Amino acid sequence: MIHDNKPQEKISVLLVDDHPMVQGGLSACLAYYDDIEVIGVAHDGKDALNKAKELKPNVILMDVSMPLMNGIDATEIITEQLPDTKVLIFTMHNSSEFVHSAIQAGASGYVLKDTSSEEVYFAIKAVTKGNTHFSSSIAKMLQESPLKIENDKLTTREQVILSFVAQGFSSKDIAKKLDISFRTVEAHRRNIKAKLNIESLADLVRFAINHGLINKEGE
Amino acid sequence: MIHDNKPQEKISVLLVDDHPMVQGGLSACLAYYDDIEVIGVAHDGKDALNKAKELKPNVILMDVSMPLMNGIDATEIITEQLPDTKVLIFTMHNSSEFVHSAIQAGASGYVLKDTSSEEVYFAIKAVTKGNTHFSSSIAKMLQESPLKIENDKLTTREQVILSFVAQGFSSKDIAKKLDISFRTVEAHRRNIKAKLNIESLADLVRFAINHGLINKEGE
DNA sequence: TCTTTACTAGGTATTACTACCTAACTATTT
DNA sequence: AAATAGTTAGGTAGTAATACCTAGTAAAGA
Repeated sequence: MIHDNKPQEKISVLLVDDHPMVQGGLSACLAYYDDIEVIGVAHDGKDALNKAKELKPNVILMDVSMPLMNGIDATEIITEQLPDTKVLIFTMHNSSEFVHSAIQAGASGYVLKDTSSEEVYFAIKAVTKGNTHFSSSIAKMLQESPLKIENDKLTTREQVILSFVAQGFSSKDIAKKLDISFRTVEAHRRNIKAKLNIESLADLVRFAINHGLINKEGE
Repeated sequence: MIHDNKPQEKISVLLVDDHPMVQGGLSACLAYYDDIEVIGVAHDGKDALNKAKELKPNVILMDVSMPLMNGIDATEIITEQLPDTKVLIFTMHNSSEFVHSAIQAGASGYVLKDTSSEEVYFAIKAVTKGNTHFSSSIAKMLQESPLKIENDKLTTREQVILSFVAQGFSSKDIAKKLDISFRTVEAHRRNIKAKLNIESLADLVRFAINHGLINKEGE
């Protein structure tokens, strides 16, 4: 076992978040650590892409919900074009679909916004070394349902139906919109509920909101 | 016009937020300003009450959704017991009901979490002088519907019913829970929909989420 | 080729919700 | 004392959603 004790270079970090408050707070928190340097900030996915190519940071702290391009899509492009740059998702969304999408996109870790700055620091250190880091609740989620979610995922058609349902349209309305029989719509509703193990319409609406099919205002 | 140019005492601030990240970021941002000093932090409403009495800060930056006691209730008690302490609500919720509740509870201002640290600074300065400060979108909301919301507000009973409805319970279930006839529950549902001008159950669920009656996970 | 999956659609019956209506009791306000 | 608002509850009828069932077609994969 050889220890590498030479004075380490600072870990360069790019912050990507559209909320100035979060950005400011985060860079202030990270300024406390000598071995980390925030070398840039970006306000959306497109911006992140440009800054990442220009600055080639070691780690990108990436928010998910942003204007122009979301963090997952940006992560996918960045991890493909810049394999040496690690992406650490930093968000308040803790739904399993987001987590799975992030992993699929090549993220090295997933940290929730309500964790301590110490954990963010350790997560940055971990992914820099090529390891992964997931917040405890996320790790637990991955343990509990590593493949179940994948298998039970909704088809594209079902997602369309569900988004209409969650927007308040009746089966008849949806049938007209999609030009199919309302019996078909009802069949899809049954399948969706069975797949998600959900019984009430209210739970469907919350599922749709929590998984990004609609936003809180109703798409 | 007399200018008061003596070296001002620092404005003492108490931060109340259950997210360590927000707390850390905020105190780091405010540390930049010489005339502001964060003299304490609290993690929930109860904690805020104790710290406020002990530290008697000039300004309290108060989050709304917290464990044990929410920010609105804490604000009501604090503004009553400590009239010299100004409360500035600091939250991501921008629903008109929250804003009205906050004003009712005696808050001097309402700042959204996605604003810049400069605005938070100016808001703190403003409320210290006895003025008020509302984020631009909040101010616009207050202009547009100063009284409409008050008139259309749901009664406590209706809010209880709505929260159950949004959690996915049927009228029968709710009737059993509250030990009333399910016809009464249905009557309440009719009144709620009429008041809110809402037709679908899905819209009711989203309203409940957006107005804090339930959270996205379903209370 | 056979199987599976997704999407489609219908039959029948039950349950849940909604739209109208009326109306009693209580507490508060004018 | 009268009016108002909130909570309670029922009648009747219609619409929407759900729970069972079967079943065809098209596309992808073994």
